[in-house]
Amino acid sequence: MNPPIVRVALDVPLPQSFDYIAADASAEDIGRRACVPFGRGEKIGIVLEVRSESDLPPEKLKPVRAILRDAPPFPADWLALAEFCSRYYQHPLGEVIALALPPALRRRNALPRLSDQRLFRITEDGRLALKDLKPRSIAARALAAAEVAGALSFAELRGVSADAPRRLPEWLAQGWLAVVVEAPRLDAAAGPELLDEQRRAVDETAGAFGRFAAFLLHGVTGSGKTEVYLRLIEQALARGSQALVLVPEIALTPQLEARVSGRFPGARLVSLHSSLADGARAAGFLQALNGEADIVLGTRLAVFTPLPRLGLVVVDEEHDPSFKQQEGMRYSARDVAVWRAKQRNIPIVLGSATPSLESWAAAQAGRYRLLELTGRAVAEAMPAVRCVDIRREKLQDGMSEHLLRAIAARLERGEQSLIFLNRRGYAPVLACPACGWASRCTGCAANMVVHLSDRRLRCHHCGREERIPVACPSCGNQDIHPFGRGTQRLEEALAARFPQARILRVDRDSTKSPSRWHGVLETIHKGEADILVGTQMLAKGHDFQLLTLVGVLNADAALFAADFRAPERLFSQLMQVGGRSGRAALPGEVLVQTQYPDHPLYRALAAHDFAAFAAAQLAERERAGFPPFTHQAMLRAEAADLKQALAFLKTAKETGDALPSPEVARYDAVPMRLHRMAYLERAQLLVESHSRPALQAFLATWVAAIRELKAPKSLRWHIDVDPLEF
DNA sequence: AGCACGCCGACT
DNA sequence: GTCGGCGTGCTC
Repeated sequence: MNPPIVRVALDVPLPQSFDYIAADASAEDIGRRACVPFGRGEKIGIVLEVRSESDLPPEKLKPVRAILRDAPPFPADWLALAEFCSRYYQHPLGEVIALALPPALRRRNALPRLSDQRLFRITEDGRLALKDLKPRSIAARALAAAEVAGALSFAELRGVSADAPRRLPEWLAQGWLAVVVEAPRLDAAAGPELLDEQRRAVDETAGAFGRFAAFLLHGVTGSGKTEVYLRLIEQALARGSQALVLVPEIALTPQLEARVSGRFPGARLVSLHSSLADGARAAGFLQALNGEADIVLGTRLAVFTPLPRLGLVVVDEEHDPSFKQQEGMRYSARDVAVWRAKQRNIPIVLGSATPSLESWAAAQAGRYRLLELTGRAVAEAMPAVRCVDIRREKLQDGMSEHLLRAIAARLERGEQSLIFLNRRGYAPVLACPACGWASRCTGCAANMVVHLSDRRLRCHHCGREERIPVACPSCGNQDIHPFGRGTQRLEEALAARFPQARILRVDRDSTKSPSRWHGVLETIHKGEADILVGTQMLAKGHDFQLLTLVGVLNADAALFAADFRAPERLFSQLMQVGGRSGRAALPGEVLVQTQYPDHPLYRALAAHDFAAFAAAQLAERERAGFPPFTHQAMLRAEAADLKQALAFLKTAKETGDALPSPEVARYDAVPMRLHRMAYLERAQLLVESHSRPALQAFLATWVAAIRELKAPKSLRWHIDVDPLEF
């Protein structure tokens, strides 16, 4: 009989897996980590199969170094999830797995120790067995200790012998020890009374426990979406299930985490995001895998957490672009979450005030069930949204008289104003009026932004920095100045205009660390700032009780942008930033400065009518043949030379054109909008189809063929399925 | 991706 | 005469 062969997925950019001889392997090892020799070095991979033969001649096979049995194997559904992502996003399986695993599990070192809350007592069988065991054996000592103490904690067990924890599963299986306390008490603290529509949403979703159903929970800020999630989690826990909750940003996890742990004080809550320390991330991941975590809360990477008892998935702010990974495997955590729910036959709730048009269309088509939360649960009015027509008004520092008067009125009443400008820095460019020189970044096809506070020019794309020159580097003219307006300049103008006001600028520059961010929030909540100047950082997830005015500057650019998703993002941002105002007892007002006060987008915004906006956008997309009415994939290439990148894409296209897929349209390669970034020229090629299966079938053969293409080493390429960026 | 082997320029 | 450029080929 030949020794067993294990097929192992490894973190290499190759589409295949690798076979090794593993004398001691059995089917139980599928999904376990294995340490294997690879080339000259050593790698950690995952066992995909245990088979009796290899396709390779035996002399080519090396033996595995070790199969790591210090943690449970990854369950079959987890491997299936990785395989799905590998197939769908055209990414090598080994790399998908590497990305899904916490870094600590990709190394061979000892696993982090988990705190085990359980208590163990000896059983009748255990007492009988104790008589037959060698008195000095670990088992005997552990059983005896359990008998004497009544019950042993995990830590006490380790005190008997360092080896005891490893033997524990065996003793439990023998029935010698039994678990006394299944650690957590999962009852929920009392929540607020539900409104009728919340109750309906909860009941409908809960009715789908145990089968697949996707729900789109549409409700504005303050309509009580979180309460719906909490009630569903409560029911999931009561059924003995695990719940997975995804949020778009790390900054939003602490808030929700506090609310979840406040509601479920006994539940084991694991929070997972990329800024977590290696050990903590691995520990949380393993707790989930062991079935010990009840609730997993995290950013997009948490969608890959193994959850043997998964019973409910929640994706909050499902429209948020940060669910889409923009490097490596370009997956959409929201879409992967939906697939997972389908695979597990469980309900998934996608919540948003401004759903993605993909999800909205799915709800219209009946594939998702639409749940509407209309009223603000906390019973305030929606803010009044008005357009300020700036075609005939003279602006002062970018602000209309109307807006300035509104700010002054808030100052007088001791209320807060927020001026929203999605452009940080002092000014977007420094230029010379004499010769036309502009502060271009040498590495990118973009201007360097003026940051006056530290007298530097900064490229927001590659991070390059320079001192602000005193004279034009091109013609020596000393009269060069900043053009345009960013948050810093706006802050300066407001300070000059309202010298008595306390002004707080909130953007990535002013709020780098989480602690600074925390301080900023505190300042706002305490009412220690009168005017906030901010980018979209301020738009998300925070209630500001004293804020009654939101001014929006420079929104129009997105109306006519080349990117067909720009209006969707604008609407969502304005809706969110508007949602910051008018909480509690004070009515809110949103003033949008625009040259197109009659634009349908602003009209829908003023009417708080997402459905009308979505219907108009979807009609337009259908006419133009854009997603979600078509499915797309983008092949991108970057190289030192634009011609090189384009030539590669051209060859790739010809390769694709040789494949018979009549349902798939292929476009010509074009330079990207930001065609040069960090000294690399970038180009892209779009393929699309009305049929997702047709596109998928085409991609599988096409990408395999592209891999065979001999691209110069300096050229890098990737495929982006369902791209968001154009 | 690493990391080898493998053939052509500027150095001890 | 060597050290080293990165071109292409392989990793079970």
